[in-house]
Amino acid sequence: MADVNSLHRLPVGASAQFLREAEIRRGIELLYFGYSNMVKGADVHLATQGLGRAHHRALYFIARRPGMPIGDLLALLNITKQSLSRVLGDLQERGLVVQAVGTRDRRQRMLSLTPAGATLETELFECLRDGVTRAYGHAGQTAVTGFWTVLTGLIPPEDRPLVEALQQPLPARRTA
Amino acid sequence: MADVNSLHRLPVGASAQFLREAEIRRGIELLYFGYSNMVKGADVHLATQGLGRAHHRALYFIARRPGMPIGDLLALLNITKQSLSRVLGDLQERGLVVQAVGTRDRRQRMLSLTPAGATLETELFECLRDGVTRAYGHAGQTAVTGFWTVLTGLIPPEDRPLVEALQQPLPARRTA
DNA sequence: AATTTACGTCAGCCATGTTGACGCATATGC
DNA sequence: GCATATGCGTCAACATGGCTGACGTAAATT
Repeated sequence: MADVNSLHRLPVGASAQFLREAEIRRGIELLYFGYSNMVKGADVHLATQGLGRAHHRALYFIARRPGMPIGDLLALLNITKQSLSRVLGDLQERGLVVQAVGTRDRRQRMLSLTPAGATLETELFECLRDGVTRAYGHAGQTAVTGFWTVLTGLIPPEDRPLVEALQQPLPARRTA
Repeated sequence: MADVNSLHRLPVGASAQFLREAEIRRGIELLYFGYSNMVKGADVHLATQGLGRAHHRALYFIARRPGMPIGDLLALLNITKQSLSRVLGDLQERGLVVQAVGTRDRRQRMLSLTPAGATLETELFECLRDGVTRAYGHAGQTAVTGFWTVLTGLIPPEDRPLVEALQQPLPARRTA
């Protein structure tokens, strides 16, 4: 390989290759640092409650799809049921999450947040929200759309329905 | 709060609020799933070598900034020196990384990859690259730029120089 | 000469993932 | 109706990769 500083001496193909590598590394790095920084604030808040990031993930998805059965949550988190059971046990002990027997299928356990759980989830969401809102605001709508497009492209097509299902509107609920 | 299904009945402010929350949750979720999927392939390859994600991160940054001292790597990884020392120990045992006494400051330990380390890092990079290349390709250049912009916005301004320094061209090296 | 800095190291702990095995209640298919 | 499959719970053991605290040593700085 030629000197990295002598791009003008590289054949066109190699130059394009080099630029592509730089752009890919940039994406990898920004994704890593962006994700790390996004969750940093939530981690601090979680620590004050004696909880960790794993608890947050469960809390987050249960908030997002109340009534979700265990199996669906396992599919989203992509961990073993043994790992999840420890996390859910902690959350139930603390009165943040409750289970109900499934209506359609009585083997299922439908998960939902208690009011205390919903409160904590909201606080944690706000930790993430502040950073994301700032980033969206400075970047503008076009950039945000591109951000979504690239990230969606990183998800294998067969897994996309799972993620997109999270964005469907929830069935009507009454909170008043 | 009104029924989520009846947006037309919401006051304008509440509607905008709701849309903003949906967009933020979408970003959070895509960032989580996008990152998870990006590193999935590399994790498999690492496992065949008896290494983990932590080893990959060290390897990655050393490849990116050869000659980087320990302290700089610590700042990038944001972990304790005790954690890093376990990881670096593994990598040195396996002959993937070497240290050299600093030239300007003899207290520093400059890290670099051995040829075997560089080979492994290249293989791991290719695992990530395939997914990122596909995502970039389907999304297009405008989307990629937006992707970078939003992610950069997630990084606190005071930390950005650290990340941007990674993207500076390397000092000339001879590999021929 | 005193202090600070960059790094190494020992020891123990915690969070969160893993595998494997087994049990029970319910749903489903023949 | 009975066999089988599915959804979930649980016990036990282990791996990875973080953490804190304490202490040491060489080299740079003041």
